Amino acid sequence: MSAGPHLLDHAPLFEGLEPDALAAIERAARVRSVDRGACFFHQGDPAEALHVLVSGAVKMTQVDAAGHQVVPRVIKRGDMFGCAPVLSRSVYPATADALVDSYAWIWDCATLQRLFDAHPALARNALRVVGARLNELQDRLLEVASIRVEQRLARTLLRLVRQAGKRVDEGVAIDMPLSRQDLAELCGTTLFSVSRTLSRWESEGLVIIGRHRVTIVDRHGVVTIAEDL
Amino acid sequence: MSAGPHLLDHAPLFEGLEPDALAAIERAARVRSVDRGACFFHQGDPAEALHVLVSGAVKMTQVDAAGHQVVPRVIKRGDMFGCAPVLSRSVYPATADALVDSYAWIWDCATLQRLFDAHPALARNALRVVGARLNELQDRLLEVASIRVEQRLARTLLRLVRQAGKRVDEGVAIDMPLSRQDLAELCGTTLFSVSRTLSRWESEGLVIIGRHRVTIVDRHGVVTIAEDL
DNA sequence: CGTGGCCTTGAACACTATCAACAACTGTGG
DNA sequence: CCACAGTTGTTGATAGTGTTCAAGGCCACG
Repeated sequence: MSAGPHLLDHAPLFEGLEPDALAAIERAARVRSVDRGACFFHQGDPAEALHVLVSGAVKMTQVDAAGHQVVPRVIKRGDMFGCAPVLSRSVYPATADALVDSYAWIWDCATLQRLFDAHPALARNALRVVGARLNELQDRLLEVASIRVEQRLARTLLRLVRQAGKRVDEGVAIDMPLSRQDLAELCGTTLFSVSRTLSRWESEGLVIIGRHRVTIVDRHGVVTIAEDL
Repeated sequence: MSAGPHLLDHAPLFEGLEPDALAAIERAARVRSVDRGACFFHQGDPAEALHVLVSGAVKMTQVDAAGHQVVPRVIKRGDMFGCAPVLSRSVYPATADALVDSYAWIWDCATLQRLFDAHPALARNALRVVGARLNELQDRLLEVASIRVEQRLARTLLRLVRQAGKRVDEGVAIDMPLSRQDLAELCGTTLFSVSRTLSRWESEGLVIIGRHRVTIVDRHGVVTIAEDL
């Protein structure tokens, strides 16, 4: 669980910076740890800091006036979250709940401002990162708007595996305790549909399911569904 | 249809810049006009320039491998589009079709680079702009994932009116020739559902519909539907 | 005018949400 | 170690929403 400059260097925001810049950035970081079930910040809180997850897992959730929820994304080691300060936004647009005990580096607004001024390359990186996120969101919009639940769920699982896959004996497990409800909110459907679909897939030998746990056994089979082949 | 510095000053990317900076930016712009039905660029084309629409109307569309389409947004006078170069993306993620004869200012990558270097405030603006776009997309994701077609359509119309509303005798018209199909792709449904819903609303006196045209008569009524009151 | 594109409407059907009841598991405290 | 409460997950029945397909009308433009 080393959290040296390697982690920072791999965080896209800090990619390709000079070693001394990275060192300065690391020195400027503060740390914050949050127990399972607690949260780093709530939707609507004033945006105070940029976060990079060092260990653990975090679920972002967004809720509308009527109480409907979505999970725009989940966060693993090395991922940035709480980017609002970088984007000059005054409040966090989503809530960040720790799925397991988690530990993050954070930089408050003032510090961030200073770093941006001192290292102009940061701004370029920030734009790249945000651009990527934008693309990701556009893809999900296209997905939710135009394909069926089963296919969406398959794609969601593949995304999760890519992001947080862990090799185990039976295949690749998603190394994050996600409930059926969480999965449903990740792919824009109900927990019932998720439960049903996963049960069927398990009986077909595509996956193994457990409480807060999904393991992909036949990845190719899941890809076939995701791509509608 | 003056297109002086005022337009640039109102484009969020150039907001708050010094007058001489604005003048330099304007001098660096090239122009491009595109006839109705033609397009500025296609999804997948190499990202060559940032655009700001000076006159006309543009529809962005994104298509997936299976041919499903969505319209992430429409563009009116003063709006930026084709931001890919700003985000260091190599290709445009969507197609920009002119709904009517349109005219835009454009800045190619090299020029943009030069402007960014010369005017550091541009980078901050760019991040703000992209942050806003990100929020907008997250909202739409929440919307598509969790609310019904009728309500989505109401919200879509209200958004369009806010962006491109034109006062007319009967109410507020959407000043842009959008087909039922376009509307469907804007709110993630089918042209049939849009047609049906609009017909019903017309019979209830909420809107007046025409070919490529929607006029909101009872805005409050539409808001009622949009907010599910 | 005639042709093609756009729009409307009806009917059937597929999908998925909703609801209810229950089963399985986790963690807690006796 | 067991009992219990609370949470999480499963499954069936049902109904509603929205898509799909087909047929026809309307409008704009050449």
